[in-house]
Amino acid sequence: MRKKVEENKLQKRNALFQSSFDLFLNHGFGKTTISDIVKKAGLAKGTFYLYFKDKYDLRDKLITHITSQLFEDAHQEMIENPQDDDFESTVLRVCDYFIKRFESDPKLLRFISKNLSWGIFKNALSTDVPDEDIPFFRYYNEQIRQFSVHCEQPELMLFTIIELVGSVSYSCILYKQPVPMQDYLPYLHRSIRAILAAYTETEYEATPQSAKNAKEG
Amino acid sequence: MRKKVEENKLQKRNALFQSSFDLFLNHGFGKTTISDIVKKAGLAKGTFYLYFKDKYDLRDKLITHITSQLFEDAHQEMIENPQDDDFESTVLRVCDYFIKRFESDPKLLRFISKNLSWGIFKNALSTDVPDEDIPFFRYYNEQIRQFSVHCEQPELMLFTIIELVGSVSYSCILYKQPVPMQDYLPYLHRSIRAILAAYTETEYEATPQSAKNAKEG
Amino acid sequence: MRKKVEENKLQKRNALFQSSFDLFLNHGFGKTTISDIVKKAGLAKGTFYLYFKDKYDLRDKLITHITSQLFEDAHQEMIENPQDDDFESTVLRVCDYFIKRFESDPKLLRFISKNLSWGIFKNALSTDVPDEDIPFFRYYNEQIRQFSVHCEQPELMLFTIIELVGSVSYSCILYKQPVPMQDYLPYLHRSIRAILAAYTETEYEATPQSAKNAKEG
Amino acid sequence: MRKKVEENKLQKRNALFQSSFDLFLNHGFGKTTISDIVKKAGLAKGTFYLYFKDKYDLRDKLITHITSQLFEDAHQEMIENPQDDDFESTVLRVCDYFIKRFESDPKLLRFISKNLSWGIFKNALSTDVPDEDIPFFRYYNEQIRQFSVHCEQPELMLFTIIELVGSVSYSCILYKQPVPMQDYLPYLHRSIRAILAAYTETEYEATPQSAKNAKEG
DNA sequence: AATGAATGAGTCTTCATTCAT
DNA sequence: GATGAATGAAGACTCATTCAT
Repeated sequence: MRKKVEENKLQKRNALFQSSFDLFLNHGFGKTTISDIVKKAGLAKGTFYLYFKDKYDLRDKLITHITSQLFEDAHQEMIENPQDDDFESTVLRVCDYFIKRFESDPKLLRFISKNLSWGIFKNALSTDVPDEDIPFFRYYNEQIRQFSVHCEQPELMLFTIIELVGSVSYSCILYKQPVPMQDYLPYLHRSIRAILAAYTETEYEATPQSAKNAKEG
Repeated sequence: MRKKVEENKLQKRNALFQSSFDLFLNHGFGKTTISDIVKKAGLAKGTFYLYFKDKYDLRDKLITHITSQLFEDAHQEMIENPQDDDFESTVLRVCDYFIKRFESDPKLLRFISKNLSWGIFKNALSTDVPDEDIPFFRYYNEQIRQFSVHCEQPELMLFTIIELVGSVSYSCILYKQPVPMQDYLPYLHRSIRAILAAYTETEYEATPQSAKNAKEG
Repeated sequence: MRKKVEENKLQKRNALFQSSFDLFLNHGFGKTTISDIVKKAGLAKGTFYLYFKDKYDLRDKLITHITSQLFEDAHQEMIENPQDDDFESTVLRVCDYFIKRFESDPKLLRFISKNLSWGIFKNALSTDVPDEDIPFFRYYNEQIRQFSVHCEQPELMLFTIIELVGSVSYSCILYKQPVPMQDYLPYLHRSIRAILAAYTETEYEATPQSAKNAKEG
Repeated sequence: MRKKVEENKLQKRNALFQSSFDLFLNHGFGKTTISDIVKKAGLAKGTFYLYFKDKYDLRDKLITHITSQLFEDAHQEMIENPQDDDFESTVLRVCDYFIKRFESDPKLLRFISKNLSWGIFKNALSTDVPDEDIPFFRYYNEQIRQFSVHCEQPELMLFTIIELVGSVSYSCILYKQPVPMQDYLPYLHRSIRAILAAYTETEYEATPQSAKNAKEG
């Protein structure tokens, strides 16, 4: 009996996630009211406050939810189509998967926008879940190992690529600036390859001058 | 007499820009009211509507204003310290300038955030001002020429680098994720150099497969 | 023209006072909403907040307003009917005036209730207005002088009597406990006379034992 | 078994009394919610309604509870320290006891405030309990008898004194107006003595004029 | 008897916008 | 052009009360 109640609660929480997601995407966060959310979810106003502190709380939890969903989708995509024979191809295919998703759902892109950011994403998850429990990261690390990629900072490499992909997608997909994504894609691939190469060059050493430049600007 | 009136108007407009800038930075756009803005500017509420349609109109114009200011500052910095002897150094120095500004003013970073995006930026300016009139771009193109850089898509190259810098700054400076900016900087420099190299490799050809991957995902 | 605006504002403020007074009396403070108040005053909801911070602010200002009104009414009553030939009669007549008002308007009594308290009353007025500017007190002091009353602590004497009258009125008028006011009145008069006598006995000295009792209880 | 259930119920009722008392004192009646009360009492929300009709019902029963407790405490104090040799001293000592309690617990004073009023107090008790069952009153009447006090209206005398003490305590202790209680105390004692004398003067007659004044005011 | 999730009417409060002066 | 009082729609949030378990 107790179990039924818990199930019921989870169901309501998910209904709120679902309805707010739709509304945020279609009308934006600012123009979505709690009234709208609960109405769409088929719940009473007060019920909202049993599950979330306020709209901001809901949003933050939703971003985490959606973002990890997206990464998991990418992960699934990869294991369902294990067609690659080198690391570079794998990385490019993941990037292309993100771009495909963004192109088919520009609202999603706008919503998670700069929230595809490592900051929010890792921050949000890190409290509850160790990295190893996020399948996408486990998968990434496995690929590194499997293909014997020599990389001192695999996380920074991934971070760099993801930030680049997210950021240029925003501009090229939503605003077609400076060019539409399809036109930009070959150049993006080229940049990604260059970044991969840069992080896996064995002879690399941090150049002290770089840091100096930044400080003395 | 006519002139005095015009000056007066400009002064009010700037007062509104200034006060809203401060308020947006410190309290965020959503929490800043028109009341706040006019009070800080020392004007009456009704006056606001003589200069801007609404808060959104003000914001859009302000972003343009601030962003071009930032680019101009970078430009000034460059011509005042013409110390570089190659193109790569020049580009890195510009990037470092942006990062320095962001580090000394994280609120500014948060505000323009993904507005350092080409989309908003170029879009906003393009209506009034042709590229050639933006000194920063003129400077950039001059540098390309001066250092005889072979690059088929100089604008895409710049776009790529700026998006990367803006995006990783957001994460590394505001959230120190995955690492603080000072730790990330050497790797960022490496990535930028790699991108520069990728765009200036003469033998490059767009790989049709890349586009294919993205489409078939 | 400017004057007209000010008049208009005062009018609105008074309308809010009036309507809230009626509603507080008839439905109680807790059950009166701001909606009710502005509706009765014929104003818009937002207008309320131009004049008062919230319902509590309105109440505090209203209590001061009403209480001083009541004292002024008593004062007027006295000067319009200057029939007394000694101080005691004057004091009793003032007390009787308060009681008459309370009996004819029990809601008023309940509202100012223990707010006829010196604390709230003096506190509220003292910031803006020195004692001498409250006609009732000036009148009281004049009577003291005129009838050559020998009293070291005229203010404490007045305080004692007013507290007693307010407090017993509450019980005898609103609850008819322990007896209705008309039955209690002769005894109240007797007590008041006794207090007057106690404060004007010239031979009096503070008894150290009294304070000792209270401390050692 | 039946007994255990009854004990359990009493325990819950008392828990609700205790937690609501604390909350009313510290946050006021209006700002205390039923949620707060049950949480502090460690009970479920629905349980509240098994014991009280609503918050008002709880408050009324609590006031009675607290007030009679206070009187009983005074009573205990008196019989534990039977040091007085006349009636006046006994009365003053009771008053001083109340004041001492109020000074050590101003929140208590504020809470029962004008609820030390005969109205609420007698009213509340009278339904269930005849006067004779309230030990304090029995004690009072015994003292009257024991010291052979000649007083036609001992209850009105007590009422008068208690109202005066409660009312001036409110002002002098909570607001230190017009003077702090310690400064006022000698004068309060003087007034109480005067009232005692007024009620026990054998030659007294009600003055018909007094009532007349009040009516014709 | 006890629970606590759910409800939704009810309130406060904000703020963009208007318009008479 | 400039003002700022007034508006009232809109939205966030609370909380007493119910009721299925």
